[in-house]
Amino acid sequence: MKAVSRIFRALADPTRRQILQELKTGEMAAGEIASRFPISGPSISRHLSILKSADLVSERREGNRILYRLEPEEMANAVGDFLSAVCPTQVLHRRRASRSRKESS
Amino acid sequence: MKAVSRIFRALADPTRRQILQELKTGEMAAGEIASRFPISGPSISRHLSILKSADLVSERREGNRILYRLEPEEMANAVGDFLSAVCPTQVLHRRRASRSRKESS
DNA sequence: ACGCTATTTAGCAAAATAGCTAATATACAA
DNA sequence: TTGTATATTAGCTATTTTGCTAAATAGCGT
Repeated sequence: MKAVSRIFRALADPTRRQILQELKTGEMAAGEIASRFPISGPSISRHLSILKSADLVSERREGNRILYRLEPEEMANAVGDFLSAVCPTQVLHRRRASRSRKESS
Repeated sequence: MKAVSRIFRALADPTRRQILQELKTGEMAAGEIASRFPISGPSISRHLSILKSADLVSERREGNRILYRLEPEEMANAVGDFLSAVCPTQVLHRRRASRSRKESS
């Protein structure tokens, strides 16, 4: 599956979008993320793995816990590319470290 | 269902994203859109209705045919809002005709 | 009215999604 | 080693999504 598709599918779920917003302020452990939602730990874990395989977050273990961190680059590139491809006049996409970027569909 | 959720779900499907790209150049009849995809007319019609209920496209009848048109405002607002909420440093969101805008999750 | 074109709606089957609980790993402390 | 805390993986169910074909709707010309 293509990167852009993985990203847009990952963003299709409201819980996952909210997780990204929570991570905006910095790293957070899986458990702490889970505690902020009315759904079970395993379900959140699944959401995190979907976000991770879309490269929207990264994880690192610290002792007992696994800390998740937002990775805004991929999202900004993929979504921004699509947005400026479809409606270039509405959005200014700030390109950065422009290494070979893929198609937007 | 909230507007943002409808929009992100609409964008989750690669065929629908491609339809939006096709419409970038201007209005197009349902049949002509369908002819550009390897899937059946009724399926495309369904995709169009999903895009329409997300306000990403509008339709108008002209005689026999129904012409679809891209409506970039809603998409730019919703997606742009979310993007600049989650990773403000990566994207510049050009706001326009800023009428009461909703939450981004 | 009839036929023709363009498009949508209905109804169905297969696949994907999201939730749950139970079971399994991993790290650390006693 | 045993226990405890933190997370993930497995297995299941219910719902949603996406595709199809067949049937219905809408406009237009004859």
